[in-house]
Amino acid sequence: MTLELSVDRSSPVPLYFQLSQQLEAAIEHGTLTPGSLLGNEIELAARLGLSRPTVRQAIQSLVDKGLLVRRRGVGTQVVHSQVKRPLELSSLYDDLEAAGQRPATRVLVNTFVSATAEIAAALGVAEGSDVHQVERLRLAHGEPMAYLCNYLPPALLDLDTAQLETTGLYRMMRAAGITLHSARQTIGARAATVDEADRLAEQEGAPLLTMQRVTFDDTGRAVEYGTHTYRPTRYSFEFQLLVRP
Amino acid sequence: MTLELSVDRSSPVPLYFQLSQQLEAAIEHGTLTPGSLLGNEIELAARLGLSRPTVRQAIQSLVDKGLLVRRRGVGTQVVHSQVKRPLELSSLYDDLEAAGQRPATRVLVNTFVSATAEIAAALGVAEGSDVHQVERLRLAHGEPMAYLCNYLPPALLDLDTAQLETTGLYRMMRAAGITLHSARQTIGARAATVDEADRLAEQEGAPLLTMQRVTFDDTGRAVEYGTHTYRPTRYSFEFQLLVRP
DNA sequence: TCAATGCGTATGTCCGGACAATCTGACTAC
DNA sequence: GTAGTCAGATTGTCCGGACATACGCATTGA
Repeated sequence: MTLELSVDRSSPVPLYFQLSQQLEAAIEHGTLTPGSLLGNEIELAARLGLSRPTVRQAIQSLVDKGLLVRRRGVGTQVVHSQVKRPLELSSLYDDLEAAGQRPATRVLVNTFVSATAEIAAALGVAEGSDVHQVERLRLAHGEPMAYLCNYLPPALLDLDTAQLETTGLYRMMRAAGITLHSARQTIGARAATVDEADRLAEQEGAPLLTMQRVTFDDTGRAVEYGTHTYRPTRYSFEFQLLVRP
Repeated sequence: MTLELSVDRSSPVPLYFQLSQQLEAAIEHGTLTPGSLLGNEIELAARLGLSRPTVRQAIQSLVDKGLLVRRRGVGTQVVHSQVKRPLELSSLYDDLEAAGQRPATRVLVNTFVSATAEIAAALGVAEGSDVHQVERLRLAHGEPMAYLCNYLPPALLDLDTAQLETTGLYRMMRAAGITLHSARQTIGARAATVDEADRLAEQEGAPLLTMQRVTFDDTGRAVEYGTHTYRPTRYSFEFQLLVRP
């Protein structure tokens, strides 16, 4: 099996990136079968007319993604499949859309409120200062799936209600030039209150899946604090995670 | 502010690792304050008597950890704190111990069973073949916190009951020379059945937090399949996650 | 006053080479 | 036959340099 690889030096795309993409595609496509050796780096570099550091950089990025495993003295192997993708900081909207679920959003509240101590602590603003509040109901197949309550620092973003109904919050932030960096999440469960049950078409006392999240941009600012409740019969958190070596 | 950095060339510890550890310690300790610039790589390399690639490798590892942010034309900045540590593939036992909770384990079942279709699919073994089954009750402060049901491929590990009561399953696997690589997890919630309620000292119908996990080693083998239920009043999943750039 | 331009600075990418550490497998000695 | 030893293969670490690219700021121009 030959595995055709080539790079375009006239392209503005970095060489290591071109290579890693081709390797990833070959793994995805099954051309590179799980467990098979990738061939040594030096020979691979020579074959492509690249230097070894460049090839290493390409391979390293796939190792970080969990697709490849390196063993000193042995070689680089394709991981025995099962790997889909590591946990990403994704929005529920994107997740649903990617799963072909046709998400819909109903904006219940889109206003400013005075920050409580809890909100102020999460967003790093002064208690009592004005913050955006957005309450949304997320539906899939016409059925309520989650109730999302979010708070944002003021003047960070234009929160157009119409736009909120057709896309996700994260997508709007990215479009506004905000570089998301990290988030702190807590996932738990509790019994539904009367109000929660009403909103999600559940019964009082029914188990709900809860998630709280504070998201930070790359300057360290908190850009969003959210309290979400999900119907566990309709949604669960599913993800892959890698062991940090 | 000077920030003393030095490397020991006689040490077997890689130079880039020595440097990244010192930088991480300085960030942790507050010597490097959030938002401050790290100083350019070339000058830093010259000051330490290292090459730029080595310095870059050290910095890159901290960028991957989410502690630093690089900006072309600007420099490398310390992220505005809040970052603790990304989601790790950790065992409940280690988590509790790290939190100073003094975990205790009661092994309820430690035997072999015939693999059901579900177990066989998760572990990648033949349906009906023998697999290890371990059922444990995890306690903290004498109160039941979680009920753990795990299945393992046979002949992978010696599952000593006494050892299971004093340590975690992951620690035993690592000690047995198994290199954990990745895991696929699902977190959800549901109402407790009579049996579950009984085991966890809850009431029937009480909300429970559930987690299913399949863990793989670096050869791609499934090494563990687990179905866990947690008392949401006693435990929730808390973690930090980074945006893949 | 405000926008466009240019320059310095810092990271991003890439090269070619060198030696060390580790694993596998074959060979050798007992 | 078994265990220890050695050689080859492959990745890990490190060096020194070169040019490209993007950002911020000061200068310049309308």
